[in-house]
Amino acid sequence: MKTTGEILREKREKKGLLLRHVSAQLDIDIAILSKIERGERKATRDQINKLAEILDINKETLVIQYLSEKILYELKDEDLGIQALKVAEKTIKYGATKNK
Amino acid sequence: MKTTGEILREKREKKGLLLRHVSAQLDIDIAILSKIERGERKATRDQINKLAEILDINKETLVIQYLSEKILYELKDEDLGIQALKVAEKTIKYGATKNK
DNA sequence: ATTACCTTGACAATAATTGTCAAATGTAAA
DNA sequence: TTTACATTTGACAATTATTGTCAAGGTAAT
Repeated sequence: MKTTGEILREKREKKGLLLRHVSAQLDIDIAILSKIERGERKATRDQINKLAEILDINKETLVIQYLSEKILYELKDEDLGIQALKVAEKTIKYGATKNK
Repeated sequence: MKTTGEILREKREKKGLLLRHVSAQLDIDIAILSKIERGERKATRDQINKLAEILDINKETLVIQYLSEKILYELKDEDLGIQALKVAEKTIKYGATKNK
């Protein structure tokens, strides 16, 4: 599966846009976008929304990939990651509404 | 399934320990432990380790619950949470080693 | 060599998390 | 009821993590 960064870079290039074009729209420095595309930094949730629009990427696909990377980042040093994911999945399926 | 906070409080009370006994061992203020037990704050990863020891709780169980809550917290406002979890799961099962 | 684009790394700004403290609340015994 | 103790609450301070800027350095085409 393609990483968020790969998706972004591919689409940007396919559209013939330069880092400066896109980063201007995001209102951030070129450097950050470069890092995001190469996976050296994570985008913010907001930037993901904007990028989907700017680059005309299917939002669901992009968000799912982005979120899954965020999760994996949380678990990167954990042995029990898979088990935790499964528990989380069950909880989200059932319980859904449990906050006071 | 019991929350991390519930596990901690139940075990502490079963052992007849007071907040101040346990928080002293964690080297934090009573207030934080109180909040952790009631789910108002998250414990740090370190505190979870120490708490498992202090309260004699099965570490795996506690850590899995703790991590799954952390994940769910990340996804709390997301519609695509479940999908993201599934992608994350697949990635962790396969890819495992993909960092440069 | 000059220009255009991208990358890299040191560091600053900002935001989120974790903590302290003191006052409020609850609770039970005297 | 008042005292004593445990816990809760909320305002705020300290710390840590994230996000950003900037300037210097690469690369390739001209």
